[in-house]
Amino acid sequence: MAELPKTYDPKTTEQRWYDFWLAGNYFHADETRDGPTYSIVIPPPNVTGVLHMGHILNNTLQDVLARFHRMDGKNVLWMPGTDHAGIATQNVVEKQLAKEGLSRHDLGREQFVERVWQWKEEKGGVILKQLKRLGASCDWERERFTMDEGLSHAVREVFVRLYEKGLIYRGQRIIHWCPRCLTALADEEAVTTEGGENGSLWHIRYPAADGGPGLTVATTRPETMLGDTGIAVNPDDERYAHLIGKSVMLPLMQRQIPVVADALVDPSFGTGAVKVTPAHDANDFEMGQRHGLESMCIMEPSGVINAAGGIYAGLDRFEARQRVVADLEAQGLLDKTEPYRVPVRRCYRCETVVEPYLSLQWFVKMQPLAVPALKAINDGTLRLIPERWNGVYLHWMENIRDWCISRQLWWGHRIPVWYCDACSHEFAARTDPSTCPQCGGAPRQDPDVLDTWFSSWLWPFSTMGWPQDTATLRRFYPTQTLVTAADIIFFWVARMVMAGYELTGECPFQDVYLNSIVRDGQGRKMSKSLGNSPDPIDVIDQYGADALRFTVVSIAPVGQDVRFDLDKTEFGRNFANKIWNAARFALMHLQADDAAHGDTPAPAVLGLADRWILSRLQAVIEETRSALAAYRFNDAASALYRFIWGEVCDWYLELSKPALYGADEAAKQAARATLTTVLDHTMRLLHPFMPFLSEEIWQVLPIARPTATICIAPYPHVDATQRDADAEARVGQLIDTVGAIRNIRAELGIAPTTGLAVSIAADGGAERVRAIEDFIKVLAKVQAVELLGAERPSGEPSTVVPGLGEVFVSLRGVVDPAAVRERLEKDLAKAEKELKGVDAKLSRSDFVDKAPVDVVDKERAKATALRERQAKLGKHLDVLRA
RNA sequence: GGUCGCAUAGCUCAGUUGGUUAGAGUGCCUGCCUCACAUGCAGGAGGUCCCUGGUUCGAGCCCAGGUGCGACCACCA
Repeated sequence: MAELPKTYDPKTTEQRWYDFWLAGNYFHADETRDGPTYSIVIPPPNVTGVLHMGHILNNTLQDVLARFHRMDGKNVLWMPGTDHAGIATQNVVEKQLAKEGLSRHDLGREQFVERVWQWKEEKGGVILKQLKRLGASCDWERERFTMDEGLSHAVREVFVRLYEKGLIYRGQRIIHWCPRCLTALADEEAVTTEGGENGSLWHIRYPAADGGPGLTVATTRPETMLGDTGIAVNPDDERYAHLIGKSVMLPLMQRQIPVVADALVDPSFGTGAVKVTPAHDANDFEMGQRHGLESMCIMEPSGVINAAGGIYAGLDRFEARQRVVADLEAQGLLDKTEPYRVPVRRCYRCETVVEPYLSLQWFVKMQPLAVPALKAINDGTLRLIPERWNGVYLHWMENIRDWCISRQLWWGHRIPVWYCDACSHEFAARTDPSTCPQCGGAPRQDPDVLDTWFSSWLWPFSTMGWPQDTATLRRFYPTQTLVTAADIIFFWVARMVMAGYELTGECPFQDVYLNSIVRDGQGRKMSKSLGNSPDPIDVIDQYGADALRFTVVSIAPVGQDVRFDLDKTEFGRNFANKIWNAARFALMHLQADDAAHGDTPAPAVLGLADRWILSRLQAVIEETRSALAAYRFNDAASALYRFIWGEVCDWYLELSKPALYGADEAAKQAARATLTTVLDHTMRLLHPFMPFLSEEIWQVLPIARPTATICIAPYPHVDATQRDADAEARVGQLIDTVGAIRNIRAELGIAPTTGLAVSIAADGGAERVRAIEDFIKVLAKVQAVELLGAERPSGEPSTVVPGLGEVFVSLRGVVDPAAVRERLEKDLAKAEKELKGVDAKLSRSDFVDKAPVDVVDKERAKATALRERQAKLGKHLDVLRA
């Protein structure tokens, strides 16, 4: 048969097979094909993105599912694409412009957007090319982009519908504002630093307007006092009761501001009095509304104090903070400064400290949308895996807040709302209007764009052609599974569920598998700034895609974070090589005409080892299938690993050698057929995990291949008729016996070349021993196996194999007596210790009385056996000592 | 402040419904280039299953409390 190189070289195979798969169009989902479907949409990576380890895990899992279901006969759609990533992409192009000494304003909006598109065409979407290296079996013909024509159409349709339904509105609110990106952010985009950041709590005295002592407030952002329009105290706080309704003097600004009573104020915090700055704090804004306090904006969008800030105008917010504190101190109004952990929010894109800022923005009213999304999780229509994420989802959904969707950017879907200056009419439109529908005047479009997630939340159906009623939607929507990381449950998963119900009336997916977060060896999250994320493409170059895939799947348990070190890939690489060599071995022995016997050999002609491995094969098929059905990817991988390495390679290949090298043609034929079947099935089982290697080997097997590629070959089903308990028991005994003999040999330091003789007291029947005799000789390097009758050697058996009998290893004068004594003493000590434990257990009446009979009986039998063994060992030792 | 997760061999982690002697990979020690594979083969050492208490005949597993680490949420100025 074919000659294969000694070491598996992924480089020469991966590209070749990937091209072959694409050429054969095997990843294409066909709307016109009947039968069950399975669909999954990729979490669209940012178009600016570069593959990192998180993507590797996420996409490998998706590919495992896609390939498994494809082989299992489903019509599979794995929808690929990228996200336009508003801020991220705009940042990239702005940086590029900066190198040329330009800002986006130099170009103007239209030209800038043009420039971004140009960047996207030239440099964007690298990550999709990288996914192909990984082996991702996406339907690439369908690649989507959140700003392509169809998706933009969907976005606009959704906006207009929700606008008309009153679910989208514009309002003055305190939002999170990034002074660097110069845009509003959603709550989820303003991230809190863990445990707060180092700051101070400044205690500032506000004298009473009538010159009295006034009160002291505590603040972490003293510069905002420039915009204070009130002071609030708790209504029940007796310390300040006399000041409620009065005024105090705002230091530095010399304005009188009222003292109001509001239950929001916690009397136990700070001084129990709080400055109210409605334009720069969400709580203060609410209090301002309740008490009719003016909102005074003191800051430019860039974070620079504006004219309202008096002498501080023109200073950056942090400079202003220092100046304000210094001036207060100089005036003796700073009572104290204490170090304090301040909760700070930062822009999720550029990490600039975000400013709570009063501005006019667009919002989605979320509460009505949350109703069906809550129901879905409660009634089981939607499953999160692992389930414990339900709590996170529910908590967010139940406390949902309106979603700020407008962004002051240029790159994105422009808000389809027009204003007519002539008649003050505001309207949303599906197509760009040239005139105001009310007065015929010239309307102008809102300058803002929509949050990137406003297109992402439509992804499962917009990618399939919604709002048109397409064949794709009818066939493949809703999808079955979504695989994503838990950190975007709010950003994406929850919102997709809401959009799905609102716009299509259905939950967009059944199962959401939340994959592990990949951390580095020290448990840190992998990130670009830490430089601790190995470039997966380098890993693939070095170890191969299959090795990386298998490693990552193996170490990622359900719902647990995973630590990844580059070295770990050796695990997968070694496994790939092991499989490769097993195939080499097989192909040395297989003949082209074995194809005729390629499938399921007839049991009658099979040897014990053949029947055993075919039975074990059924067990691993069962295990792999049930693990995959439950999204226990690592269990499936480890079942395959244990079977292939621990059973096929360690035992079956060795057990098959006597037949393969022997003269018995029937046995040889049976072994070849078995080998072929096992490899064929194993490669198919393995294909979702190691697509390239499995294809490479499968293609050279001498079998009648039902399909041109393993990608669409049937995933193995359990064949119950191949289960063989008898063979499993017998080979189990064989393995025990061989293990025991090897152990003795190694411990007594007997060279591999030294012949041993083994005597077996065949309590289990002489026939049992004879069936495995030849195997023992080969595997344990034994010269002779003797069958004992009633006559047994006087000494202790070397081991007892359940169901077989006592095994005596005769050492024939090659033994060092001291070594034997040492071994026996060790065994004796072990037996004594164990017996002590069992006796203690049996002496307790509660155990004997209450435990199930079989458990007690087992313990009793054990005690008896141990006692016998102890006696024998002791006797044997006495002889040896004498 | 709230919610959730984790703690098992030197390291990284499995351990499904409570039941013989708690496993794997890797590292370490010993012996092997044995005709598929040294990216390998055979054998071995190594564990107070975080602590305390409880339930049970029996707990790595269930319950309570504690300690340590981590994640998420929150309107403590």
